[in-house]
Order: sequence, then C-alpha cells, then structure tokens
Amino acid sequence: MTTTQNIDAQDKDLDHGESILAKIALEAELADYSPVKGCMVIRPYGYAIWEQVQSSLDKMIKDTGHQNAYFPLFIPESFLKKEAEHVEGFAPECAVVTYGGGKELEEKLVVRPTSETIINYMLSKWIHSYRDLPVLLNQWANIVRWEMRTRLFLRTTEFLWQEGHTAHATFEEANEETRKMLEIYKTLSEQFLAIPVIDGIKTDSQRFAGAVTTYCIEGLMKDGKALQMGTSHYLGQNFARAFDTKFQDQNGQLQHVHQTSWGVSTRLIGAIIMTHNDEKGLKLPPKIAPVQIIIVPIYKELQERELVLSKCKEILSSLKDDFRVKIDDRDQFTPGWKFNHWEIKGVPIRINLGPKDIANNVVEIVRRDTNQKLKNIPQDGLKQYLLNLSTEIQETLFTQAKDFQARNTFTVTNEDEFSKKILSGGFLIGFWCENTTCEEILKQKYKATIRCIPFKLPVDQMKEEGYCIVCNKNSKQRVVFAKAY
RNA sequence: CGGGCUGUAGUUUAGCUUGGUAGAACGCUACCUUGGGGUGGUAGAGGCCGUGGGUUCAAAUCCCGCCAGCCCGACCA
Repeated sequence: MTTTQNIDAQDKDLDHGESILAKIALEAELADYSPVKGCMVIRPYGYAIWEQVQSSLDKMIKDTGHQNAYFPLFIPESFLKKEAEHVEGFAPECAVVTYGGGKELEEKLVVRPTSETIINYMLSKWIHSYRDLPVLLNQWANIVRWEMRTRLFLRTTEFLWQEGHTAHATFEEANEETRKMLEIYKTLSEQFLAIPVIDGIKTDSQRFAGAVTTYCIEGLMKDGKALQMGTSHYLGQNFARAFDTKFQDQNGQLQHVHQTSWGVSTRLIGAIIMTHNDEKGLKLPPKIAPVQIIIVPIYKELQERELVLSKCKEILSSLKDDFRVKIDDRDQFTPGWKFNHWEIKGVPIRINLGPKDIANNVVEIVRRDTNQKLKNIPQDGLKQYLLNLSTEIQETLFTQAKDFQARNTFTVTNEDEFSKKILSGGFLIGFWCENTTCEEILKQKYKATIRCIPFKLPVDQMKEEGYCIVCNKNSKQRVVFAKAY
C-alpha cells in the first residue's frame, strides 16, 4: 500500500522535518518571511486555515459560556513586575516601547507577551461580589515574545492566538474550568486538525510563569519531535493577590478569586504541516481546509472548453451549500500543473472533469489523503458520495497520524535504553522520581524534556510503580519524554 | 551573544581558486503549440554582483570593515 510506504519513508527521514516545514509553508503559500527577523507574513491561504481553526474553536469557546473581549496591546511595565514568577519568566522575551510621539515615555510599555496582568488590573475594578463571578473571557489577539531562534508557524516573534481568562470563587470551579478547556483543545486537535495528542500536567520546570498548575496537550510531529499544542493553566490566587482581585463571598468575607488562563496559537498550523504531509506537499483535514474540493476542468478546443466549464459550474452550484469548493478555470495552466499545484496546497478532494466524463455522466475523483484515483464516479448522488468521502478522509488522516504516534511511542526502563531511543525521536514513556535534577540531567545530556505527566498512558501494561530512569529511586509515575520544539 | 556558512535577475544558482564584455534554469511578457499528471517552441523584458572602503590600468572575483540571512549552542506557545 502506497500510504504505508509514504509514512514509513517519513519515519526513516526523521531528521528532515525542519526543511519540510519551511518548504511546505513557502511552496503552499501559507506564509513568507518578513523583513523583520523572526517575524512572518501569513499569506491569504495560510490565514484562511487559521480562520477555519478560529471559527471551530470560537464556537466551542462560546458554547461553554465565554465571551470575547479585547484588551490593549500595551501593558505598563510595572504590571509585569507585580507577580514575581511571571516577570522572571517573561522579562527576557519582552519587547518594550520607550518612546512615543517623539518623547521618552514616563513609564515604559511592554508589548504584551500574554495578558494576565492587564486583565487582572481590569478585573480588580469589575469584580466586587460573588454575584459577579464567574467571569469567563476570551480574546483573539497577537502577542510578541522575543525568541532567540524562530521557525515559521512553530515559533515566531509575533504570533496570533486566543487567550482565555477566567475568574472563579473556588478552587474546584477554577480547576474544573482548566480541565474543561484542555478537553476542548483536545477535541479541536483530534476531531478537527486530525492530530492525536497526549494530555497531561506539566512538571514544575515547564509550568507557565505564575501558574500553580499547567495542563497541556502534546502532539508528535513527523520528525519525531514533540510539540506543545495547547496549554491551560490553573493560576490559583497568584495574580489575584498581585492585583488585589477580590470579591465578597456569601458570608461577607473578602476573598481573592481563583483564576485560569488557556491558549492555542497559530502554532497549530505548524502542527498541521508537520503532521499531515507527504512528498507531494501538504494534506489538509477537510474540516479545516479552506478549499475542500477543487474542480479541475480538462478540455482541448474552445468548443470543449465551453461544455466542460458549464458542467463544472453546474457541479459547483450543486455542491457549494455543503462544501468549500472552487473551480480552477485558469487557462494559462495545464491540468497536470493544476493537479500538482492543489496537491502542494493540501486540498482534500479533487474532481477532474473532461469531455469523456461528461459523455458518461461521471467524474474522476482524487483523494489527497491516500492519493487514490477514483474513476467513473456517477454524477448522480455526487454530493452524498463526497460528504461520505470527506468524513472518511478526515478519519483516515487522524488514523494515519495515530498510527505514526503509536509506532513512535516507546517504553524505556533505564537511561541506557533512553539514550538509544531518544536519538530517533518519538515519545518515550518512563518512570521519573519527580526530582527536577533528574529532569535537568536528561535535558543537558540528551536535549530531551518531560513533555507531561500524562492523565492516561498511551501504552498498555503499566506497572503502578517503578524506578526513575535517571537516579533509579522509587517512582510512582511514568511520564512522557521527548525532544521538543 | 559565541562558533561555522552564505549574500550575483522575481526564485534557484554558475562564474570567484588563477582579476579582463555576467551566464543558465525556472518564473514573467507576446505569439504559436499543447491540454486526462508540472506540454513543446520562437521572440522578448528583467542585474549599481548585499554595502562602504582599499589594492590595481582594470574587481562579482583579492584585502579590510559593516549589514543581512541560514545552520549549531544558551530561551520558549
């Protein structure tokens, strides 16, 4: 089966993921480098993918009771400094504005690296009583983090994301919120992006600066590296204390609110690229593909052109209520050229339509997930056929990615095994003693980190307890190790 | 910020060692041809060779500075 061969070829090619990312992002016209180092331009086709991701997620965010709002780009520098861990974590990667209107500013303005501080400042004004809670906010915004090494979509200086911020009366409620949103991210990733993830808790060293607990979803890219695809934080009362965000409870007592924040970014597009691709280019899951079906007319003479194009339009209008569908009627390109063009761009379904098909009342369909060519598909009932096919492609892409993840997830019991396995990448499952030193040793020696303490392990036959793969001390839990972006 | 590499047409690049008229492919424009897997042809347009200085009769080529980018290390969604 060609599909399996392609994936296997990728498995052996684990080191070349980076060039695949840049190559696809540029060739499929998703993005381009900007004149400013570390920044990128998201081109219309790439932005259209983001809009699909946005609308899917935005609906789920609103369905769970959250409202969108917008907080400013500029944050007074003093705000960042109010929460000790937060400033320590973010100060090195902040861009700071010192001049405005030709004058040096009295207080420097930080370009937001995230918005916990400004939102808390506002919440402290808005929240008085337990009746004001919960506050469930979300914002779609750009943020800036001054990164040393950047990569298209996976890590750029400025990026687009969604950040949810909520305030609750109790720990239980806030913690439940944190888990609920992580579950939504998991659904987004698996059901929409067709990328399987491991969900779990971050270790202390990987925790968000200022959070009590950070939950995450982690995906495995085709080059064997892990990618953090979304995080959800229980912030405790840390920011509430720093900004004095208090409410009066039912007993008349003043209490600090319990807060959460959670986000996913345009990094998800990088994850799609790094999960769904082959030698021809990108493969987009139908649910988030800006163009789900491309119709390529095939003709010779002018007379044929008229006939074929009118049939194409007829088919288009019968499908346009159910699909994002387009006809590529450009005359300057040959059909063969167009085939390659739309394959690079990852369009899930292509319809080839020529005089022969019209004579027989059929179409030719090519599916991008398997590259299979399906000949003589009747025009009657085409819509239903395509609806089924679309669902199947969505599932196949997920299954392909799931199989890849399974083939590249290994159990290790000691450092020796770890050192050998980590070379070729993948998720490594092993015991860890919960000591940060052991984690640090693995990072120094192998450039690998603990991605998370999983809620549920992706491999069977787990023992309850074992020995830390580094120090051999007793351990109660297995964790997921990997090299990461 | 350290170490390595690279800057030539829109893109990928040849030429640089050994100084002497800047070449190709793709893309672009026009026309013809072709069209069911990147058709073929003809004719064109397009370059202060990253930048500043130096050496020389003469610099894309040699030397020095600067700038930018890429890769490798220290940070991260």
